[in-house]
Amino acid sequence: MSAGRTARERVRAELTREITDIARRQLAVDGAAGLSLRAVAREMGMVSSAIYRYFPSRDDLLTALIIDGYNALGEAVENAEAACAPGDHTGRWLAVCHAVRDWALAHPHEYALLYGSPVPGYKAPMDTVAAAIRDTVVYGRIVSDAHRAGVLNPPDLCPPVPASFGRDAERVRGLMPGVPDEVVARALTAWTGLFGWVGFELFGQFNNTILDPAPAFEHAMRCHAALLGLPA
Amino acid sequence: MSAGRTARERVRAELTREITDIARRQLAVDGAAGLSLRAVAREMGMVSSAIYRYFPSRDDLLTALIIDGYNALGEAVENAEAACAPGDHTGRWLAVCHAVRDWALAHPHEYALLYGSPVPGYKAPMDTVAAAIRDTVVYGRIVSDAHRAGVLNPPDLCPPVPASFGRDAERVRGLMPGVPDEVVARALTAWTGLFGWVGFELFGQFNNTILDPAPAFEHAMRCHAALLGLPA
DNA sequence: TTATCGTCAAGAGCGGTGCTCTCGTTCTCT
DNA sequence: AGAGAACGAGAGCACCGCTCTTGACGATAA
Repeated sequence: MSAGRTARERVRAELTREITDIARRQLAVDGAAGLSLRAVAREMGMVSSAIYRYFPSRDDLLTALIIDGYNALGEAVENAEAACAPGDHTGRWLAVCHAVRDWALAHPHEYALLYGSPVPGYKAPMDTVAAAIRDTVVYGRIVSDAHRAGVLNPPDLCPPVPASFGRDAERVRGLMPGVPDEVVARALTAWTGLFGWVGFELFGQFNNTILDPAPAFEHAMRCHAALLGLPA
Repeated sequence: MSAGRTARERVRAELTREITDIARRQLAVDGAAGLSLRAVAREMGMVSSAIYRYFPSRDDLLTALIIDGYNALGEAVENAEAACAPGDHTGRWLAVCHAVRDWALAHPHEYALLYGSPVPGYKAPMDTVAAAIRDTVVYGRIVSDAHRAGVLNPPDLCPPVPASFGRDAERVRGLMPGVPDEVVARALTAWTGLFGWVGFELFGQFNNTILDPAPAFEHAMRCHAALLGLPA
């Protein structure tokens, strides 16, 4: 961000960027487990120990990549949603769904890093949280907007939410203000359904049964929208 | 399975079992990436190279663990479903959901191995498929039974399934015979919704917002059942 | 201008990994 | 009884993350 006052600071920022770029490329090829500081250094024409001047450990480099990934996904979601008519809540939801799926398909290893199995022994630092919820913030705004506009009519299908859900719903409401518990519960269902589908598709869980996933995905997301109460 | 005719075959089967047992214990502690052939050998009082007499590579050992995991999960699901009244299709679905979630919470690293990010460079051999779909077979039978019993009434909420979905639906119908395309589509939505929720919960995606996930999970799975058309 | 102090790349080295090869031994089958 | 397969042990290769030391360079203060 900062322009870098001294020459030393500028070259340091430049090298840091180069490291993360190469690391991201390695990540895309070999996955998280294949990320090697030595290989990054080799590709930069450096000695491996020099990398540690910029990232104190492999996990710190991984953290940087994770934050970058969350931000890239969040930005893709934000852009997709911003291109929709504000009143078209269903369209905004579908845009978010497609943005998530498209980004995941374009960056499978990075998506796996964000939403797949956590890297063993890796504890996500607090810095990641802000970036991690960018997509969720967009989603919460859509639900909240639809509710406020009065177009959210959840069909009378689900059982009443358990009373014990109230405290959790209150926390989720931080992202979708004003929404009643019933809608919060269904919003969670739809959100996990989106990432569940993408995970299945990306991680090969469909096992060659779904060969044309795009239309099936679209349909599934429209089902979730309907259950949530968004207009068709 | 085979009793092992010669002494050598018996000790070989015994040692193979001991290797997978120790490996599974390491997996539970450190995750897939922490699984080390050398550590297994050390714990067995063997030399690392001896392990290769039993598993030609680390990936083969991992495959054995994956198959075991699929079978353990599949068995848990089968047992849970078998304990239900055959006519209680909704109860059978909920039993499957809880069995999956409970098993996942009890064996997080193994679940991550099955449904998390695929291990980079690891290509699941064909042997895994039979074990991998045990839970799905149970699920398909529930949907098929409910449809055949005439109790499946999908609410008129979702858009019509796209025509292009027909070929994929036909393949899925191998697991749920006789079920129309509309139901197949919703069955996929519910199934991915189940694993999406479990993944979110297990991999920390809820980020300390859902502190009491059990009732919320139950509610979400009932919503999926309703969208699928199962009776309340 | 000079001296100092912090930053840097380089190199050696530690303990770990998966995996391969060779070597004697031991068991099994003919 | 002998051939041959299976076995455990050991050395070794190339790689990994990470640490420590060394010597050079550049920014800054006297």
